[in-house]
Amino acid sequence: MKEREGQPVKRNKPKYHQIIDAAVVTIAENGYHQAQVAKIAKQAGVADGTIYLYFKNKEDILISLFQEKMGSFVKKIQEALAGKNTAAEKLLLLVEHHFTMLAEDKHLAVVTQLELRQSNKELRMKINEVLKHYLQLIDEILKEGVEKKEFRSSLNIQLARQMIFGTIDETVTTWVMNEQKYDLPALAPEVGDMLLNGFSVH
Amino acid sequence: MKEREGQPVKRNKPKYHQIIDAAVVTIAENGYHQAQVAKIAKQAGVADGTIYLYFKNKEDILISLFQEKMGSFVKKIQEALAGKNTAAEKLLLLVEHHFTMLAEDKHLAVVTQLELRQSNKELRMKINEVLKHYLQLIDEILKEGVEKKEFRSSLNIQLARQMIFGTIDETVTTWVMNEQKYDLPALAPEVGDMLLNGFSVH
Amino acid sequence: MKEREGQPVKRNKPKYHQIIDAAVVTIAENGYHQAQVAKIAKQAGVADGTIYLYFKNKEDILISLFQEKMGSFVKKIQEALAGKNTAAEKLLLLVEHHFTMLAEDKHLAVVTQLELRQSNKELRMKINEVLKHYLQLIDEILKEGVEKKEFRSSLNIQLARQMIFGTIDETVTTWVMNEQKYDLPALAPEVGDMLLNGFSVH
Amino acid sequence: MKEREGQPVKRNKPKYHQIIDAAVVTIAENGYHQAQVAKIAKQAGVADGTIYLYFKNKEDILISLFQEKMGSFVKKIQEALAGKNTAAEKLLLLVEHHFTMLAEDKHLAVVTQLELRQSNKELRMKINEVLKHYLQLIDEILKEGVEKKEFRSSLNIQLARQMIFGTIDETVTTWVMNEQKYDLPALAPEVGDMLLNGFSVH
DNA sequence: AATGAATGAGGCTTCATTCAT
DNA sequence: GATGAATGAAGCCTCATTCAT
Repeated sequence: MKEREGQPVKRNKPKYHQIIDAAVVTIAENGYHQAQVAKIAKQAGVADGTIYLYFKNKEDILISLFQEKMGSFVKKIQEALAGKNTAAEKLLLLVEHHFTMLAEDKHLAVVTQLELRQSNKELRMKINEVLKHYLQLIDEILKEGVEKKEFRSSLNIQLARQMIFGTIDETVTTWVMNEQKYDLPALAPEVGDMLLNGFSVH
Repeated sequence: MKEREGQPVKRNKPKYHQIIDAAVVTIAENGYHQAQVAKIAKQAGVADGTIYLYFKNKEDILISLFQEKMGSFVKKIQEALAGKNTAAEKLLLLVEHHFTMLAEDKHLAVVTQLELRQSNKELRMKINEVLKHYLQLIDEILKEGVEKKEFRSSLNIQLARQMIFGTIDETVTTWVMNEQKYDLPALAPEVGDMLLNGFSVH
Repeated sequence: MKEREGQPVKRNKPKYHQIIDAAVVTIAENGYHQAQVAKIAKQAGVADGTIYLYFKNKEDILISLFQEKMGSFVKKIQEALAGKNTAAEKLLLLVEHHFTMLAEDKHLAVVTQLELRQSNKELRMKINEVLKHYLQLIDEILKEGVEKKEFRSSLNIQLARQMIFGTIDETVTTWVMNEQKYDLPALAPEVGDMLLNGFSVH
Repeated sequence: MKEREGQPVKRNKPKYHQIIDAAVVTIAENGYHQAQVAKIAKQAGVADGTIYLYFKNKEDILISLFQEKMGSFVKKIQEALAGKNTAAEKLLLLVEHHFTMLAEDKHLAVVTQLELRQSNKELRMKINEVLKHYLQLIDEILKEGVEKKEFRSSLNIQLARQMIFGTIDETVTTWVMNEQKYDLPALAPEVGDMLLNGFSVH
């Protein structure tokens, strides 16, 4: 990946990840609007000014946070999907992994489902750019399902993707808002099932 | 309905709605964080201080906005559902009305789908209180469908509701983020269909 | 007394005193900075606008309040002094009456000792104008005492007056700040005695 | 002395005193209610925000101002009293120093006698806390005088202290309100004398 | 590379006063 | 005379970012 001019590769240096992880914790524990740069710096164990050696500005921290986390998110799901043959299997696995990964990092769940949504429209647009890779992954599964005639040929891919993502997202958000007090991954089969029924030939 | 003490009934006075409508326009055109009270007042054609004769504070404007709009939203849908017999018909109608009503008020669509979500957690919690009535409406349709054996008896009502709301919400948000350039209500039958398939006996 | 132009005589109308008394209660119960015109109007049982039929502005209420109360204060003391012959007797009586009158109107005590002092310098200057009549009364007693050789001839009248007023004022203020929980008038003889010793021939 | 958490020791840094001194000048020249934080910052030659690196809020500036000034006030008087043997001598010295120190800092005199009294009740209560040390100093002199039989054994310490403080305070205030146009310290012997007579055996 | 003290723009809300009825 | 809805000016404080060390 080409780097923007004047934006040296910092991704390798340990403090880069140190600051991103500090941002996740700080936002999760204090809320988006109470996560000041100074607080993130303190949590990361660096000086305020040091932040700006690794990130252009505060928004850059949040975008990078989302990129890093969502990147490994997509990567892990892609790896898991590798061995599966049917689109149905893949969809079920995607739901399961999505739920499991957020259930395993509750701080991150709070940040992505509740806190980061308080950011302004511009930042959210950029976050959506990152999300596109995930949505494309879903689209591929759907197209495969149609090709293999697992799903009906008339399926509107865009709508189906919105249904999948909307359902997953709403389910996770509800779980987070209920203070994560029930077993989210356990819901995966049922959610996957309802989605698949919606797409199947009938 | 009894009013809280010190909070006189202003709902009938014209300026109450004048200010709420001004808030919708102002937020839609400037964004949540750029919708200062002074701007809303100017848009409403009143003095800054007048706002505070009708609303406790800025947050109160936003909550009231959501209550008023969502209230009439739920009411209209309830009226539309009255003549329908099957849960399937009702669900289709709900999706259709939801899409139509937001398509008819594009300012409101921007405000509810993008801008109001930037509010802080506390305000969003209050907004969720208002949303509950809508979610209960969905639950009732689902329960009726199960009772009438339109939907499978094993249906998890909570999950199904999250699927319906998540799908609708994501679909509208995508439409708004694409600058509302396609026909949202036209998608209703297909969305409704996919949802119904997910719930049907099979 | 001649009235200022455009300032008609309202002193006779009942609402004039009604508003002043409401101001005393409102300030005593809410504090100077929380005694808004609207609150005073409510306490007086009149509309906000009505206040301005009787007073030029808010400051005018407070000055009038002080004038009215201090006026009757001075008058009552003058009456009490009438029958007395020695300056010493008069001074003791003055202290006693001062204490007694404030002990009898605890609202007024709070207002004059604590709340009204928060007013701005300009208002306090005007209040001092009113106070001058009281200070002149003290001066007269002192001069009489010197003339009758009760007090030493070298007495600095101004200083002695400051000592009398400062002592009385500080004593009342301390009593108010201690929530008026001891018997203020009971202290009068001792206070008067200490003052008299300070002035006596020796 | 242990510092409260989150309230680091700023007392040593030069800007702390720079801001306090700027507050004295600003308040003296503009009046309490016209002494905005922005004006104090400008007078101190720092940015508005810098104020908040040294003080919690505006009220904290005023309390600190009073603490610092009154602190050194009490300290200097204590030092001056050290060499004196009789309570009478000490009392005279206290009056003299009180007058002299305020005569030497006319800005401070305006601030303590006129402007700071306009602060709200809460702030005045905190100021009174600081004043207590000064009043205790007076009490000690009075007790010593009683023990050494310089003053009469029946002396009511509290009343005597109120007389001393009330007299001094009123004398200074009158001097300030007369625009400091006569020699305040010159009055000290006479004031001290009158007070002592009030307490003496007779 | 790292620090952290300093900067300064920006907005919600209160409340004395007015004036049409 | 009486009302009370409407007005609009004015200030404290936060916090992302910079830059001298």
